[in-house]
Amino acid sequence: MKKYDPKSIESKWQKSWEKAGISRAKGRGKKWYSLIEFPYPSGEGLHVGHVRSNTAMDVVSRKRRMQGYDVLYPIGWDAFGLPTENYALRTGVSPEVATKKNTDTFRRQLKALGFSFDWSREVDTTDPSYYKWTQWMFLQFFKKGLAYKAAMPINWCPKDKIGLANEEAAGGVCDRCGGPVEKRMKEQWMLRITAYADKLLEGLGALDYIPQAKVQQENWIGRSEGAEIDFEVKTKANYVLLHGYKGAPDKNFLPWLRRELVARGRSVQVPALPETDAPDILRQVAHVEETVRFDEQTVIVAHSLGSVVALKAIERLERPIKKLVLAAGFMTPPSKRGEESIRRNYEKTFDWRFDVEAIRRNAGEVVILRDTSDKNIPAAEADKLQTVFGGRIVDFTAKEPHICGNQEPEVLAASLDTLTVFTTRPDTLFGATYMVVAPEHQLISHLLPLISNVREVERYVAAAKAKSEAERTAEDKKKTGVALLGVRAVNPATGEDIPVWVADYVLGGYGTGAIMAVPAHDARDFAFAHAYDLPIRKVVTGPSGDHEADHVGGPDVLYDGEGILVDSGRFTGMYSEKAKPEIVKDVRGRARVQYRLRDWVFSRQRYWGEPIPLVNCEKCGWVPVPEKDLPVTLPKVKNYEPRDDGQSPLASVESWVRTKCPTCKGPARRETDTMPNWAGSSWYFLRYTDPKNKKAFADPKKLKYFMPVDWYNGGMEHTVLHLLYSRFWNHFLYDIGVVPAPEPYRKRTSHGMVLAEGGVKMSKSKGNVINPDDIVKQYGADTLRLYEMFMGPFDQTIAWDTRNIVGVYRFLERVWKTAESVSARGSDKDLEAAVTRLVKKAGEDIETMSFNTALSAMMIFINECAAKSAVPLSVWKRFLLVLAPFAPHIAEELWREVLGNKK
RNA sequence: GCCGAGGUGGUGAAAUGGUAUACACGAGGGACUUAAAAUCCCUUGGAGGUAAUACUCCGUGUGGGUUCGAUCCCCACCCUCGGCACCA
Repeated sequence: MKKYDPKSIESKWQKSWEKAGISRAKGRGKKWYSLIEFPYPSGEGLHVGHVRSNTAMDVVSRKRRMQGYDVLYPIGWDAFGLPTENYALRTGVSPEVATKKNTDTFRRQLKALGFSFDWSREVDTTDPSYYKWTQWMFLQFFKKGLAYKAAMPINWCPKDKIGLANEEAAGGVCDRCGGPVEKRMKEQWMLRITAYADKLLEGLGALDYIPQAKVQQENWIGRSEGAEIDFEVKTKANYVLLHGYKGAPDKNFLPWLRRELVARGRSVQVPALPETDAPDILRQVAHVEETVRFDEQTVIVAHSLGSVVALKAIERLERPIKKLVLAAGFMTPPSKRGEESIRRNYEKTFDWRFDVEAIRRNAGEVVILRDTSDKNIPAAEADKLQTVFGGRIVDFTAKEPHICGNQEPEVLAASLDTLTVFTTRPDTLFGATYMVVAPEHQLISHLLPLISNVREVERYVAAAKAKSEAERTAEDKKKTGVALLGVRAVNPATGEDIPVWVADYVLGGYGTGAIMAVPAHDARDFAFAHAYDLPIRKVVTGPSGDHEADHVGGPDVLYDGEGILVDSGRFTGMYSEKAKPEIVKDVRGRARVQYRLRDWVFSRQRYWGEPIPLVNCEKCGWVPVPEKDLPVTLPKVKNYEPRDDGQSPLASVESWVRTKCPTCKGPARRETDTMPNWAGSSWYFLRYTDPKNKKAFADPKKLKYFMPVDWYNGGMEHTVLHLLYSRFWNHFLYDIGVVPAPEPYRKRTSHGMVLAEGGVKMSKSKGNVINPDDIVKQYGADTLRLYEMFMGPFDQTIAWDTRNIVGVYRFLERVWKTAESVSARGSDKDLEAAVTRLVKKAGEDIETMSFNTALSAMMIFINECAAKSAVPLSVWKRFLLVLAPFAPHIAEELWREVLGNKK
């Protein structure tokens, strides 16, 4: 027999398998779907890390075929992405051309390793016939209101000039270039993944994912149960605007007035009046009475129907308010006797008689605004109002409303009514000794003129906003903040006045952006209170109710566990768990679930991605491109550089941008943002089931047969982002009825990374990249496959060690040699027992991904054979079947050429 | 800080309550060869010890515990890696 020569046998069998179509999924029988993460075809070529996970799933797939399953083990290219675009920038080679070249290399390399992919189902995310359906799916999100555009403080990488998803900017560092990330306001398309937070969390339960993947997804979703509690903020006045009936012509006046007042730091309250076709005035009055605080600081500006509501409410007060401002001209004045009805449709449903005496008594200072620009309103109306209610008349014009503004300086102190916080510990409410708002909180700008230390506050807020998120959290977690002097809040449980601070340890993007601080029972508040000498009040103690006995210390020691309430009014003595809902109820809070998960920033200002298939029309707004016009293909461009204004290079292709509105046929402009990399990879596993379909992304029958994926192996680095996105995507498609099950992957495992020798990352610049081609050339594909399975536990990161390759190569040589001592006659009890053990051991090890021990079992078996003079044929055949999934070429050669089997 | 995984020869690592270090690499010695490579055989945790490859003791991060028996189970601690990180 010849020497073992992998080169001569491997390509022979690869061609033979391809010709016989052994790895094609048939679409009938007992199905099995093995999936690996489809590679990004980089210019570097195949990484030995790809080989590790592809071999593992190849072993599983080959085993399943031997067990009689119809196996789908597909491959494709996740080919959109920055490296290709950057390559285009550097060299001018178009991304299409570069992608073609790279996928050709990958395909050749993968085929040389003998992976049993179903090559007839190859997909490519950059192929218009593929991204047509990515765009189609985006439109489904859009139509269901799950895609929306919002001005967001986004993570902006100044180096790459690109907006990043939160996930890509983790730790304040750009996922791509490693540089710092800053914040920028930018209109972005968003996908409402938060609407699926609960489903994505619940769905995890029944799945066979490695525990780490589940935990990481749970943490990322970050569900917490708590309550929203309102704190009253005490300031000097209360400024209330009451608008008119929904169609009333106050569109300009009140919104303007509101803006003006807010801009000056006045707090404005606009109670939402119920809008019914036949306005129920009394209900509206009741609503106002419930939501407005009427006291000597209150100023009411009322307009149209709001005037009626205001007068009715004032009529019933016991104490006067500060001031009533009535906008005249929209209300027929009552008669001198004050008992006449008001015109039009109101009179049938409501008794319009007013107690003028009571109103004069309670209204405080009365101001009547007269709109001199409205010819429809007789100037006399204001006079009549004045006759009835007294006060003075101020002329203004709705076209120049600033006149009114100028008339108003005396009304200037105001109050924002409530500051709402989210807390998971309402049981500690009695210990809330101060409040903190995030630097972004609108309360600050609203109240700024009322704050005595304006400059200090402004400086702090500006500094906080200028910092990146990383800088804010990096600084040793040292807490900083500034008190809003002149602003106080009321603890709804104790009725006590407490100070309000601004501090950047409170995040603007989570909960309500404001907290109640309970320094005795929260580590962060504790640290802050110590830094600024704020009062610390202990209201929860350990389970025995005694600080000392429970080792939770005195009032100056942090205890952030739950326990028995102390100094908490009628809740004293209650356990935290019981007290939580009762306290929430007592202060009219609302139970609330919060998620850490944020919506998915789906826009990229880049060239090499799927164009977002929407058109902006001046008349119709954002309009989807009709399905028959999909795909919206990428136009050819000369320059791939993102524009300095942050827009995608597509924005410079005027002929492409300019289009017609699909709805009104008027002039319109295309969206120039493209989709992120995650889009195409969020559904590729569906396309594999029916990759050439032109009428749908896949035939429902084929989806039903192949889905879900039975076993999905991928990198640990994708267990949060890609896995969560694609699960979300699939859940959504399930909800609109186009995929058969909500969860796409039944089982998920992860492979460890393959590092270079010495345990560092492989990189071109370090010159330590192992090229699979070289290994195949020197030792053959079977040896590389075996080495990567044998190098260590599959889920563990491991450093490449070229010296160890010879071990598995020698093993294969010994296998080759052992074939010579196979004898058709005779039997051997020892070897029969040994091969039986091997079948069991290797079979089990494949299922648990213990490929290294499966191989060591084979080595032990071969060593046993070497000690014998002959190996019985029946034993040998069973061994070759075990070897075949791991080292298919040599196994096939020995099975067919040496033993003479036909199949 | 929180969550998760882990710590065993010179190296990659086996063993999940019952002979610790399987399998492989490396190293040392030997056979074959004019020689080298390749291949094959032997040795290879540490210390002591013998004529001997007998025998003795120690040994799975550290300290305790449970058990006839612990790398494995329990408690405390140290260290490494991964994830999250002021999420109220």
